Amino acid sequence: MSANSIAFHSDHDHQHCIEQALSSARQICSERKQRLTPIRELVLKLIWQSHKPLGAYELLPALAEAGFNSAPPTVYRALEFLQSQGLVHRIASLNAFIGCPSPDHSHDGCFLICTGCGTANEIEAASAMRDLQRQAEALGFKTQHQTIEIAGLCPNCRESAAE
Amino acid sequence: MSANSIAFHSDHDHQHCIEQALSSARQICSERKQRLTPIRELVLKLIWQSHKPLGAYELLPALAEAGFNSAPPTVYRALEFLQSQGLVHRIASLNAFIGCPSPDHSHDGCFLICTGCGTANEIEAASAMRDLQRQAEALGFKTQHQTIEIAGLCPNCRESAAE
DNA sequence: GCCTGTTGCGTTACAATGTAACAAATTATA
DNA sequence: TATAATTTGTTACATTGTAACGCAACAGGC
Repeated sequence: MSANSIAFHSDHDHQHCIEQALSSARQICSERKQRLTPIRELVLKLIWQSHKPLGAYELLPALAEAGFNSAPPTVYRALEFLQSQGLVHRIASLNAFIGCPSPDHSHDGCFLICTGCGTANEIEAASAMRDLQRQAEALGFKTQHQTIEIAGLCPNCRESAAE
Repeated sequence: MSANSIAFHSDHDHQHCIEQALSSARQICSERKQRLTPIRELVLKLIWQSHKPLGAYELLPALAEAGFNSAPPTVYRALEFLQSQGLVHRIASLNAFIGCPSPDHSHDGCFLICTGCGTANEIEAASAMRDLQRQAEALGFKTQHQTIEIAGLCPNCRESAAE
């Protein structure tokens, strides 16, 4: 079962997703000799527990509950680290963060964000990027990184809206 | 001369660009029976005068200079109107706004944003979007609008960086 | 022209998001 | 264990974006 095929299906074993993401993160950080500290791991877990992208300030109360300091810099630093390791992505159009389902290899992602329920899913944008890269290159523009986000209605909300 | 071919060329007659954009905006608003008020027109002009996308708060001083009220709601309202008419686009990754070179017809745009000098240019993303749409549709996702932004180095800054 | 409903604007106050700077604590490594 | 590097705590603030309400300007019908 690929990551994409579970998109927008709320009936999968999400607890399993979370554990797998955390386990994978631990392994990746270990391999790279990076420290997945308790705060960083907690932030990653909180993000994975939510199907909706989470804003930085939505994470703060949970950090406080877990006994950590909960000032903004704490969570922003954790997020910065997680991003640097490709474990989470920032969704610019939402000012929010979501877990990356494939942090082990670099890739061009695109987010499908439901304007109904707020859930987001990452799909592969390699082919679309090739197209854009070609145009950019023709203009002499050298790509560093990209932001591709699509807002719309997920299957569930589409159905609800049609009723 | 297409809009794209002038991308990243600083030696074009930008004054002409601005005047054309304003004239086009006036016509579009007139056709749609929308009111391009002095504030709205000034905001549009200020945005076009800058090659870099402008933040809302960067517009405020110029509004004050022109004798207008310059509280945030004023500029945000103008920007909202201009966006609704497709005259400006918001660049999510920068929290900034840029003029649209082809506001007369709907289109899928992609922004090439230079991390060196901050300039941005819009290119066509129709073909890339077709690709992403196909994937989205396969998942039952109905697209409403998209955000496609590429950060990188423009030809000028690329050259400077290579020195 | 003049009324009237609608739209746009002025104003205040505040909410939400993000960072700079420095001190204290923790960890890795010699 | 000493030392350097990294991580975290803490304070204070910068930036970005909105809600709410009253007044002003405008368009359209009479």
